[in-house]
Amino acid sequence: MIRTEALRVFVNVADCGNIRDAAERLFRTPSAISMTLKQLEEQLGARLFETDRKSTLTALGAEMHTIATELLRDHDRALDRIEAAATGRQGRLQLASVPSVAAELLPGLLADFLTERPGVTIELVDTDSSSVHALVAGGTVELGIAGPPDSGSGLTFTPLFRDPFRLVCRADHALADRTEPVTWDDLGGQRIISNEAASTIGAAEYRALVKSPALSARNVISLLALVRAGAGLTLLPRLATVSLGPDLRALPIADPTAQREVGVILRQSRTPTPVCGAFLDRIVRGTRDIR
Amino acid sequence: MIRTEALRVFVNVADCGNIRDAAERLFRTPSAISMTLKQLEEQLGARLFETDRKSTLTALGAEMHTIATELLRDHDRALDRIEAAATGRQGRLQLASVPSVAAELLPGLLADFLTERPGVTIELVDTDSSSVHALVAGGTVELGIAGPPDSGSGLTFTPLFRDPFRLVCRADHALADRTEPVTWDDLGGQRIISNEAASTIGAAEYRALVKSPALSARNVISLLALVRAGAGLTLLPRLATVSLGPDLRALPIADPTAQREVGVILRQSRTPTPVCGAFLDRIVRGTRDIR
DNA sequence: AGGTATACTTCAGGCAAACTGAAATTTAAT
DNA sequence: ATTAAATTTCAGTTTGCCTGAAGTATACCT
Repeated sequence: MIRTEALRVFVNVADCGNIRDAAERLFRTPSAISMTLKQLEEQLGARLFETDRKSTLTALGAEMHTIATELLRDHDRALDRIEAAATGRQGRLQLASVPSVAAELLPGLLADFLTERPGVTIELVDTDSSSVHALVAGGTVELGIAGPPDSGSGLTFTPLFRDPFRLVCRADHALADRTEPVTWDDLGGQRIISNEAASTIGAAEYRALVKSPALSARNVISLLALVRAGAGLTLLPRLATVSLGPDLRALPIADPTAQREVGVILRQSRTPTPVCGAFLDRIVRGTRDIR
Repeated sequence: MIRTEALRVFVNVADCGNIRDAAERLFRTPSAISMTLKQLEEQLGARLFETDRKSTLTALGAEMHTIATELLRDHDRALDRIEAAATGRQGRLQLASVPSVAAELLPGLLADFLTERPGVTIELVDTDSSSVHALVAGGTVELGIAGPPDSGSGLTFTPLFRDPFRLVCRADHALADRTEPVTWDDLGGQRIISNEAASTIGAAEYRALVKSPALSARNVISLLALVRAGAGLTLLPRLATVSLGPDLRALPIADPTAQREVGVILRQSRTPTPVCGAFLDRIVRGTRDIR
C-alpha cells in the first residue's frame, strides 16, 4: 500500500532536487528519505528519477509529481477541514434565546466568539422560553438559553444564573419613588399585566394578583408600551429592564423567591458540535459573575 | 497526525453501523478497529459516535463522514491513476516509424496493445529513417523504429531484425522472370531510382549504380509510381514489398550484405515511460521470429 | 587524470505504533 | 434477573520506520 507520507517525501525531493534538502524540510535523515523513495519505486515497479542524484525526474516521475501534488493538496485541505470542524474553528451554530439574554448578554459574547473564530456562522433566534424549548427539542436549533424545561421533554438544563424580577411602572407612578423594595401588598389594587416570564413566579400572592384574566402580553415591546400607556404594571426579570427609557422605572421586589432561573437547553443524548461546545464554555464563563 | 487509514476505518464503521462488520470488511479484529477509532477521537478531541455502540453518529461524526468519504474517494482515485501510470495501463505513447514497419508490422501490434490497455493513447508518425531519429532526438516522439542512428546523436539503438533488399521492377521487365537472385552485374545499364532506405546499402557496386544523380524519390508511393511508369528500377526492403500490386515484382538480391537493419530508437539517459516500456516488450516479442 | 568533497545508499539496531487474542466490561434483550 | 452480544481493555508480538555509521558512487577541482 502506498502511503500518503511516501508521496509527500517524493514531492519534496522532486521540488528540492536533492535528498539532503528534502530531508531537512521533512525533519528526517537522508537515509530515511532514500529508503522511502526506494520503497515507493519498488511498489510502483518503475523508477521516478533518472539517476540516483535526484535532480531530474523520469517521464513517469513528472506525471507522478503532478498527480501527487494535487493529491497532497486535497488531502491536507480535507484534513484541515476535519480539524477545523473538530475544534470548532469552523461550523454553524444555531441558537435560540429568550429576548432579554439575546439583547443584553449575547451580543458581546457572540461578537468576541466570531472574532476568535472567523470560520463560524451563527444563527440566533430570540423568542419566549417555551418556544426556545420547542426549537431545541425539534432540532431546529442546537442550543437554547431559557428557563428550565419540563422534565421528560428530552432536554437537559444547565443553570447559568438567577435573575430577580422587578416591578416595571411609569416614572410618574405612585410607587416609582419608593426607596424600599416593593412587597406584594404594595401591589394590591394595581392592575398587573401578566407575561410569560413572570408566569414562572410561584408566590401565591402574585398568583392571586394575576389570577383574573386582566391583561397579558407576549412581546416585551408591546408589554412596555402597555405600561407606558398607563394600562398597568408588569414584572420583568432585571436583565430585561436594564435598557428602559427615562419614562419607566424598574423597582426591586421584596420577595426573594420572585426570580427566574436562566440556563442552557440542549437535547438529551445529543453530543454538542464542537462549535456549540466552545460557545457553551464561553457562556458559562461570561455569566459566572452574575450568578 | 491523522492517518488516511484511520479515516477509512471510521467511514467503514459508520457505514456498517457496528464494529464487528467493519472489522470483517477491513480484515482486522474488532479490537484493532476499536483502538483506531479511540485514537482518532483522541486526536480530534471530540466524540464521533453518540454511544459506544457505533450505530449513531454525533453531529461532528456526520460532518466528518461527509468530508472523509470524499477524501477517501479522491485519494483512492489518485492512487489508482498513479498505479495506472506506473504500470502503463494508462498514458500516451508517441512513436515514429519507417513506413514499411508502420504499415506491415505495427497495425497488428498496436491493435492488440490497445485492446489490452484501454487507457492508452497512441500517436504514430510514419516517416523516413532520419526523420525518425530527429523526432526522437527532439523529444517530439518517445520511441522510434528505424535504422541505426549516427553514434553521438544521443540516441540508443536496439536491433530488432534485418531485412534484405529486393529489386522492384515492372512485371513486364526483362529481369522479372529470373529464378536466380539478381546480382549487381545484372543491373548494369539499368536506371536505378535511389531512395533513403537503399542509401544504407554499403556495397561498392550499388554505390556505383546510383552515384550519378539520376532519379530519387523520398516517398514509397511516388517511388513505386515511377517504377510503374517505367522510369527505372529501385531497391526496397523486403517488408516494404509485401503488398505490391500485380504489375510489380520484388526480386531477391544475391549480395547478402544488401540488407537494412531495423531497430528501436530511444533517447539516451531517458527512462522510457511504462507504456513505452510495455510496448517495447511487445515489439521485441512480435519481431523475434523475423530475426 | 587523480584526488577530494559531496550525495546517496546500505546496514544494523532501536523504537514506536499497530495488530492479535483473551479477558473484562458494558449494553440490549428475553 | 439472566443471558447473549458487542465493545473495550490489556498484554504480548509483530511490523515497519527511523537513526547513525559505514560504504559506494558521482561530480568537481586542480
